[in-house]
Parts: sequence; structure tokens; C-alpha cells
Amino acid sequence: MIIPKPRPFTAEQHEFAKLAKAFGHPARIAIIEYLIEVNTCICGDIVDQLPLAQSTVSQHLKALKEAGIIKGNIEGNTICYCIDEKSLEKLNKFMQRVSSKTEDKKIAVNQK
Amino acid sequence: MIIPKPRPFTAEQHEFAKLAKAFGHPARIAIIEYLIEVNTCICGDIVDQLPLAQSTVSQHLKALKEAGIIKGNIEGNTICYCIDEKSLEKLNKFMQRVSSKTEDKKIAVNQK
DNA sequence: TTCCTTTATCGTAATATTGCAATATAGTTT
DNA sequence: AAACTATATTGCAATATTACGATAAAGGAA
Repeated sequence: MIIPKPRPFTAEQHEFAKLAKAFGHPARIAIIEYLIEVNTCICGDIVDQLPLAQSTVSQHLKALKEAGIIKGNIEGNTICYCIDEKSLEKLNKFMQRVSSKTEDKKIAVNQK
Repeated sequence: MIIPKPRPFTAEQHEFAKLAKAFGHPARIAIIEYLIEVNTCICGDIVDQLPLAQSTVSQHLKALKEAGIIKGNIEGNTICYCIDEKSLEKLNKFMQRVSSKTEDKKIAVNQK
């Protein structure tokens, strides 16, 4: 009897892993929180906010941009960063789905 | 004029980074989704579900356990894993807060 | 006891991440 | 043009992650 090989991970699993991974560092959480607070700001402001070198901050910004969590608009000399709401929405919905399902189970168990 | 050194990251930022990081790999997303689906299961079931070696799955389970996302109960020979709802709840609330704040901003901008 | 099953851990290799200083790039100002 | 500002990239070291096979540990079955 042949046991079917399990499928590799789904595109969805990869997608949410990528989004979550971008949140997986305190510096990037701090950047996201700051951007939410100020709505929009230039890169230099973020560098001033964090206890990290400019090059390191730039790397974290790149990671967030590649995950689709932030967007950067070039404005002359500077770059104006802001949150990409769509990705946050997506991750939020995923977390909600996951969290609500465990809630359902908990209720079901209690009603037994 | 002395510019104050920015504070290191907050405990909250570390906490959510740790939780998010645990979600930051498709295998771990798959494990979480499977555990939600079946509610509870022994470790071997998870190994069968994933295209990964037993030792690798064990590592991922350890990571999830250390992040507080799953719990493992020893039952004789086997270990019964399940989701720790509290941590999911926490991460969900965080994402909701973050996501709703960008929503607010969007509305505020539109009303200008 | 001996064998089997289940899970964790160890050792190791490959790769990725994090952080920084130094440098490059590109726009701005003078 | 030269000097300055803002950001990205490069090079590099330290560390972490991912994956696997081999092995250990601990319980159950024969």
C-alpha cells in the first residue's frame, strides 16, 4: 500500500509565513508602530527613532517593503514611507480566522 | 544640545516579534492550521502531515512551544499537542489594533 | 528482558539574518 | 561645477535557522 506523499506547503501558507516573518523582529515591529502613529514619514525619521545604524534600518525597511507591509514614495531627495493597509488587513484576517476557530473549539468542548 | 539616545525596543515589541516569528515559516503555519482543524493530536500525526523529516518537525514543534503557541501533554508513550489559545488571542488582538489604526487613518484622510 | 514505537536531541552542513562601517547613488544646494 | 543630504548597497563577521540522518530516551508490547 502506497502512502501518498504529503503536498508541499500551499501558496497561502507561504504568503502568511512571509507576512508574519516581517513582523518577526522588534525593530520591524517598532517601525510599523511608528509608521502607524505618524501615518507617513521620511526614512531619516525612522532612523532617528531606532537604536540602530542607518544601514541596518535601511535593511529592515527593505524587508518590510519586500513583504508588502510598507510602501516607499520617492519625493525628490527623500523617501516617504507608509503602511500598505492591504497587507495588514490580510494578515489581520488570517489571524482572526485562526483565532476564532480555536474559540469555536473551546466552546464546543465546554458544551460537551 | 544633546540628542537623547533612543530607547531599546519595548518588552511588548519583543513579545509580538517572538509570536510573529513563530508564524514565520510555512511548516509552522501548516502545523498550526492542522492543530486547529483536528483540535488535538499526537506528534506523529503532524509528522505524517508534513513533507519534512521527523527531526525537523520536532524542531518546529519546539519553536512553537517556546513561543507559547502550542502546548504538549505527555500521554504515556506519545505527546498530545494542541494550540494555546491565549497566545493566538494575544497576537490576534495586536494585529487587530495595528490594522484598525491604519483603518482609522484612512478614514481620517478621506474625510479631509 | 528484548524489541518496538514515539519523540527529542545531537552533530553537521547549507543558508539566512542581523548588524555595522564604508561606500555608492542620486537629488539638492551653493 | 563642488559640497551636502538622504538613502541604498556592499563587504564582512557573528549568529540563527533550516534540514537531515543518526542516536538517545522512555514507554509499551512480546
